[in-house]
Amino acid sequence: MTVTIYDVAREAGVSMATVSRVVNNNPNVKPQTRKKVFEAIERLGYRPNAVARGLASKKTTTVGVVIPDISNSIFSEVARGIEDIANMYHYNIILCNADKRKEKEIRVINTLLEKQVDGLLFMGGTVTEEHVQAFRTSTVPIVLCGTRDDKDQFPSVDIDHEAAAFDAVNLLIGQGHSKIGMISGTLQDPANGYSRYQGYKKALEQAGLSVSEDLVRIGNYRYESGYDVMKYFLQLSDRPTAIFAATDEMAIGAIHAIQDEGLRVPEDISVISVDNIRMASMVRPLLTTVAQPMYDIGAVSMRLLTKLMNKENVEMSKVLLSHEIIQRKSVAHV
Amino acid sequence: MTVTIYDVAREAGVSMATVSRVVNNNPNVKPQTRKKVFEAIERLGYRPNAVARGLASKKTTTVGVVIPDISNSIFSEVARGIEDIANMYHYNIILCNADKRKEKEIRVINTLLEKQVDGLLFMGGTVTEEHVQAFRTSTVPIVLCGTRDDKDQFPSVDIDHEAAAFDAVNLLIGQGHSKIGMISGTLQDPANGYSRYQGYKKALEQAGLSVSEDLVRIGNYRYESGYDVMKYFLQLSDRPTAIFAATDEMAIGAIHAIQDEGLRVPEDISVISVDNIRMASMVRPLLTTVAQPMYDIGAVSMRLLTKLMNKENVEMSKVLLSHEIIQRKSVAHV
DNA sequence: CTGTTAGCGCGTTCAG
DNA sequence: CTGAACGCGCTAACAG
Repeated sequence: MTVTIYDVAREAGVSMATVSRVVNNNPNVKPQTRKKVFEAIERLGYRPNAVARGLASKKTTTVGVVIPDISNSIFSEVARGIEDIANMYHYNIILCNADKRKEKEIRVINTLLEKQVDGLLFMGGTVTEEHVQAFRTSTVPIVLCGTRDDKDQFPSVDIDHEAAAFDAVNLLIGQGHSKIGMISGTLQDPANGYSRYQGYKKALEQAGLSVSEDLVRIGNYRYESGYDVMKYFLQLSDRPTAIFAATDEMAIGAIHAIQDEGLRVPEDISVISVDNIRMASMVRPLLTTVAQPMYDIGAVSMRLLTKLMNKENVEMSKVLLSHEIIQRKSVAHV
Repeated sequence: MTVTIYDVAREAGVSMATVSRVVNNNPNVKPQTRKKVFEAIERLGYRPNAVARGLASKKTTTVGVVIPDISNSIFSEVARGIEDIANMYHYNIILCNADKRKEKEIRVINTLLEKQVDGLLFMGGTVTEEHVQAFRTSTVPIVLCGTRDDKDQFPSVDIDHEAAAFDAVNLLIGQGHSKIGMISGTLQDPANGYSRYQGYKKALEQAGLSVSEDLVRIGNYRYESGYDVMKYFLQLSDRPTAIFAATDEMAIGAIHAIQDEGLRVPEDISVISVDNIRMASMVRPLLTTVAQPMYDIGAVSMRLLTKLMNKENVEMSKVLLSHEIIQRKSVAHV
């Protein structure tokens, strides 16, 4: 049924070692022999068995990528960066979605490891103690991509979320706003949640503004929660004149809540956030936001992983990429 | 370095066959022995090697999914359906992005096949002769998911794109519109392009309306092209009162083009499309659209694939799922 | 430049 | 209920 390297060898009148050589582009084969082998391969429709190859060589030339939520466009942009670099170094990548559920993340990490990937990229998500446990059992390198572990034990590529949030809020302050509400992610999440909240607080404090508990509400990163939280802010007697949302999606939800109330952005209320997903330039008004270099996060982490897999020693295994304010149309002077 | 089934056997004082049995849940093991083995596994931190297992058993319990464009939210919704069913049947799925490029699709199909997946799901994308060639070389079942090949040679799960488009345009006609522009995908694409265009034409013809070449323009499915095409329509002296876009993204682009021009949707111009992506309910006005059951497309095609992999004989290997008009706020009476 | 020979880690008969 | 032995398809020395 399935044609093996052995069949090809017989068909071409050479040994299987020779076939293996031509399949693997080993230069030590006479052009003529090479040609014979290729013809036999063609004739038989031979397709190398990557599983057998993986077992014999103890390398699969594939890296596993765990993606916390495939429907989140941030991750697809990061994935794009990962892919491009992976292809460049001739690695296949296999994406595994974890559906935002921790147990599934752990499970996926383990299957990937069982499948003998040569390296692992862990995207997004919070890194808990259980994750660390799973990572520890790995014999192949792992890099965190768009996240970090709190003890910084693992190689990682990310932005400085606190600084990004700080810059966003600071821009609001620069525009004269002093009553700034925040739509935060869960404070349990060190990156998108806690750090961005810290940045918010720090900006206010540095400007001598008070931070009021009433003005920060927790969302779940999604549009709907941004919408709902904004509705809450709007019915406050002393409502904010500007909103900092932890993610673009929540910011867009907030904008629509404001508009649905008959108010205008940015004339009545300014909105800013961080991420710069594609949708940020697909709304009215165009969303002002702090861009994280998603493609680069993916690309740099994949590059780092190739070095690690290659056992090169890397000087910087924890890299922070820089962010950038994208001024569009959702922020105005108070 | 790596601990094998053999190490576990020695540690537990049994043979490797026994270890294999407990790992694979074979009932023919005395509970006591089973316990010993589990303890040894625990102690040694043994992790089964899926590659070796795959070679020995000739099954990998994984199915490959080629996803044409990871940044397109339609596909992520379909993937979700695939995953749920795959998990239910204890298959792992590995996603491979093809970046909307045909050669990459072919390449990815081949790597997946080399990796000895037990089945293949081909999502979206046009099925060309080259695809058919690649599929033919496969010894494992393949199902097309959200697309079909023109000769209907392969099992597939999709909606009736022509009927969906027909219904959308018909709704416009029912609202009194007679000058209906279409923002189409490329007519080369049998599903989202050609079929949806045919549905548009058929609806007009059935209503006794003339179809004018000036009123159909080709976009590339994305927001920007919807925006640009709409700009073109707007400067027409005799501009349309309603727009049918082949995808939600283009429809949203069109809406913004209209609004940027100082006009209103739906009061001045109505807009409808087909897909019902998440973003359709994240714009103002909310987008009226024909929903394709994306989750179900994924789920049903995965279910079909499991049957095929299991060599059950299936009666219906080409299934068409039904669509549904979602009336929201972007269509009004003329 | 080419062939021979061992495994890679595991599932699976077949005996016992 | 358990163990011995073979082989899955291929790579990697080692000879020649």
